[in-house]
Amino acid sequence: MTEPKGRKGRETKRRLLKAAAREFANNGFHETKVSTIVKNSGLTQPSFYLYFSSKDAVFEELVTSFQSKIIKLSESVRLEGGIESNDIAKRIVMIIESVFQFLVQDPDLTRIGLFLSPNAKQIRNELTQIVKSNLEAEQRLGYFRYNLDMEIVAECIIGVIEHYTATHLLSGSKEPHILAQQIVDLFINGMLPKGDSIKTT
Amino acid sequence: MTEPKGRKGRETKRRLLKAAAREFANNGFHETKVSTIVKNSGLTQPSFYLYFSSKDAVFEELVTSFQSKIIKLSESVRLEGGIESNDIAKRIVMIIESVFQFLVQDPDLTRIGLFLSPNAKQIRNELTQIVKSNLEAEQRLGYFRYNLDMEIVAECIIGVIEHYTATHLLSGSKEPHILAQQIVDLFINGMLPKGDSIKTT
Amino acid sequence: MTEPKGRKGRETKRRLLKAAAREFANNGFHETKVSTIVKNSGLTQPSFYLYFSSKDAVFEELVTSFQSKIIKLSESVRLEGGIESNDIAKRIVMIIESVFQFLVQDPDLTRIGLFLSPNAKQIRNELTQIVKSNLEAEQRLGYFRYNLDMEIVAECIIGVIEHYTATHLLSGSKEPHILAQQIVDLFINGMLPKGDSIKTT
Amino acid sequence: MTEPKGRKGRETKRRLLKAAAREFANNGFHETKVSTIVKNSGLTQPSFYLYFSSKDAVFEELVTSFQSKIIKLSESVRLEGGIESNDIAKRIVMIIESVFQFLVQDPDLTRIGLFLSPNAKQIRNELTQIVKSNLEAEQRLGYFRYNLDMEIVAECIIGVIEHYTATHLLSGSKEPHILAQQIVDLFINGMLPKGDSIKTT
DNA sequence: GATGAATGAGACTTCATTCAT
DNA sequence: CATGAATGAAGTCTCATTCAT
Repeated sequence: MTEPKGRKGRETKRRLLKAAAREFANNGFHETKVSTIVKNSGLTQPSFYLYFSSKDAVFEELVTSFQSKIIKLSESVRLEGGIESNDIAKRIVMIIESVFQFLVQDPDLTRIGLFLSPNAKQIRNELTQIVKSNLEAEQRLGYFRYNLDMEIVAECIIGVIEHYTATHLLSGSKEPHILAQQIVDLFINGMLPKGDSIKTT
Repeated sequence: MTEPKGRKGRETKRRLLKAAAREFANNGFHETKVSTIVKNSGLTQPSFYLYFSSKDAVFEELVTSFQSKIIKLSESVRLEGGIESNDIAKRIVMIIESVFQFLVQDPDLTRIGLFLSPNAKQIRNELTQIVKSNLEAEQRLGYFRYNLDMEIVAECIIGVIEHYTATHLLSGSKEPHILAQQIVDLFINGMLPKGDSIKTT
Repeated sequence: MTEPKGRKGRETKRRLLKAAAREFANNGFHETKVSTIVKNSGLTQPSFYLYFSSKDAVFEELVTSFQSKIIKLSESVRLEGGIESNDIAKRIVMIIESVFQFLVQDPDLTRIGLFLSPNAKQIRNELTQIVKSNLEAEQRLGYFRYNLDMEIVAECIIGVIEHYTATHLLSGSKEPHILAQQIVDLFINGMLPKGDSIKTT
Repeated sequence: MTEPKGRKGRETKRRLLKAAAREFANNGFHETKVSTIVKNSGLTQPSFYLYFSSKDAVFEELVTSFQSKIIKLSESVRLEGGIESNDIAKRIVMIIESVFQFLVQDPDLTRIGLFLSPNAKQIRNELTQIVKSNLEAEQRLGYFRYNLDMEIVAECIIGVIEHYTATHLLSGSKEPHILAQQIVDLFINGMLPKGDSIKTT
C-alpha cells in the first residue's frame, strides 16, 4: 500500500507481483487466493497487505502495468513508421511480429491484460484504432485497395492476433516471426490463386 | 438431479436454466450465485438442487447444450456443402453467416460456450478442424492457392469469428450477413489492389 | 436480513437479539464478537447473517428498538399530563419514576441505547427537550419560579437520570420509586433549610 | 518502556501521549489504532513500543494522569475550603467552577478519564464521596436542611457535572462560571417560588 | 414438487506487536 | 533513538449445499 522504501521491500513486492500474475493467469481472478500468492512468495498474509491494499489492487496494478507497456509499444511502432521501408508487406510483418514478441514476453501479464481484465475490451478497442489509422494512411498511399473498409481489416487482424495469442503463442507452439509472415501473406494476398479475383457482393 | 417427470417440473427446470444462463453470461461463473439464479426464477435454493446436483452441474449442462448444438450446425453445414453452387465465395459467405446466425441466436449460451467454458479451447479447436478440412477440400479442387496452409487460414477465420462475436455480434451492433460478406471479401481477395501480388517471405 | 417467515425463524431472531444485547451491553460494540453471540444462541455464524446483514445491523436494530420505545414512553407521559393531579410534585415523581421503570425494565437495551449508541447524544437531547417543554408549561402556570431557565433544569434532571441509571439503577441497588422521590425533593425544595433563600449571582 | 533519559526522548514521548489522547478521545479505545497515533506523531510503530509496552499501556498512562490530577484538584478544593468565606453559595459555585475549569482544560484527557476509562465508575465514586463529605460538614453547620441525604445530593451534583461536561463544556458551548452559578442556584434554592415548600413523600 | 432454516468451509482483511538493522 | 519489513492471531462475512418438514 505504501510504496516500499528499501531494496528488500522492492524485491518482496516484485516477488508478490510475479506470484500473483502467475496465479491470476492460470486460475483467473476468483480462483486465485491471496493465501496462495503469499505462500508462493514465501510470506504470510499480512505482508501482502503491506504492499497492496487488496486483492483487487494487485490485479489492477498488473492490468495497469500491461496497459502502459502496450501503449509504449504502440508508440514505438508508430515511430518506426517514419523510417518506413519501401516494402509494405515486410513492414507489416515486422509490426505484427513485434506485437507477438511483446505479448509472448510476459505470458502471465498478457493473459491478464488481454483476456482476464474487465478493461480487456477497451484495450482491444484502442489497439484496433491504432491499427486502423495506420492502415488507412497506407491505403491513401495506394498500397491497398481503395474500397476496403480498414475498420474491418483492423478488427480482423486484432481478432487473429488475439486468437493466436490465446491458442499457440502463449503456449509456445508457434514462432512469432513465422506466424506473422503467414498471417500477413494471407491478409495481403488473399486466398485466390494468382491473378484471380472474385466479387463477393 | 433426476430428470423431472411431470410437465411442471420440466417447465421449472427450463426457467432455472434460462436464469442461470443469463447470470453466467453477464457475470461469469464465479460471480454468479445460486441464490441469484433461484431468485430470478421465483424459486428457493433447495428447489435448485432438485434439478441440478450442483452449481457446476448447471453450468456444465449449458456448455454441453451449446456444444451439441454447434455439432449439429457443423453437420448441416457439411451437408449443404454437397448440394452447393459453383460460386465458392458465396458459399463461404453463407457458411460464415450461418455460423453468425447460430451464435447470435442465443447470446447467453454463446458467451458461456464460446468464452466462459473451460472447454472453450477444445470447442474452438474442433471448429477449426472442420473449417480446415472444408477449405482443404476446396483447395484440392483448385479454388485456392495451392501453397496456402489451410490450418493457418482456418485459425484466422475462427479468430475473426470469435472477435466479432465478442465485440459486435452479441451486442447487436453489426448485421451477420453484411459482416460475413466483408470478412470473406478480405480473406478471398486480400488487401492489395487488383492484379498486384507480393512475396512475404 | 430477510424477515423470518415462520415461527421458528422469529424465535431464533429473538434469541439472537437477546444474546447480542447482552454482549453489547456488557462488553461494548467492539469487544462483542459475532462468534460469541451465535454461540450463546446455540447457532453457527452463517445463521446470524440470515437474520442480520452485519454486526452493525444488529446493533442498529437494538438502538432503534430502544429509541422507538422511548418515544412511546414520552408520548404516554404527555397523555398522563392531561389527567394531571393537582399535586405538582407527585406528578413529577411519577414521571421520573416511570422513566426509571422503563429504563430498568431492559437493562441491556438501556445501556445500549443510552450509553453505547453513537445516537445517544441525540436521544438525550430529545429527552431534554421533552422535559424542558413540560416544565415550561408548568412554570407558566406558576408552579415554579418565573426566573428559572427551564433548559438548565431539564439538562440537570437528565444528567441525574443518566447518572443514577448508570450507577445504581441498572445494577439494582436503588429502588426507582424511592429514588424518584428523593431526587424530586431535592430539585423542588432545594438544599436550604425551610424559608431561607440565597442569591447566587 | 523504560523511562526516556534524554531530552529528545521525553519530547518524543510527550508527542506520542498527546497524539494518543486525541485519538482515544475522538474515537474511543478500539477505534484508535497504534498506526494512527504514530503517524500523527511523525514516528514509526517500533518507536511507539520504545516508550509504551502496549496500546493498553498508553491508555492506562493517560487515565492515571487524569486520576492523579483530579486528586490534586480535590485536595486543593479542600484546602481552599478552610480559608473560605462565610457565603456558602459562593463557595459552592467556586468549587464547581473550578471543577469545570479543570475538566475543560484538557478535554481529551477528560473524555478519556471520565467517560472512556473502565475506571471511570470508580473515579466518579471517589468524587462523589469527596463532595458528600464536604456537604455533610456544611450540613452539620446548619447550612442545609438536616433531613437531606447528602449522598443523594452528591450523586446528583456529580451527575449534573458529568452531563454538562459531556454535552456543553468540552464542546465549548457553555461558560464554566455561568454554568456553575445556574446549577448551584437550582440546587440551593430549588424550583418553587420563594417561600413555598412541598412535601414529596 | 417445494420451502424455511441451518451449516461447513473458507476467503479477505485488520491490527497489535516484534525482528533485524 | 529510530526504521523498514514481517507476522500471529483473530474477526467479519459469503456461499454452495443440506436438513426437516
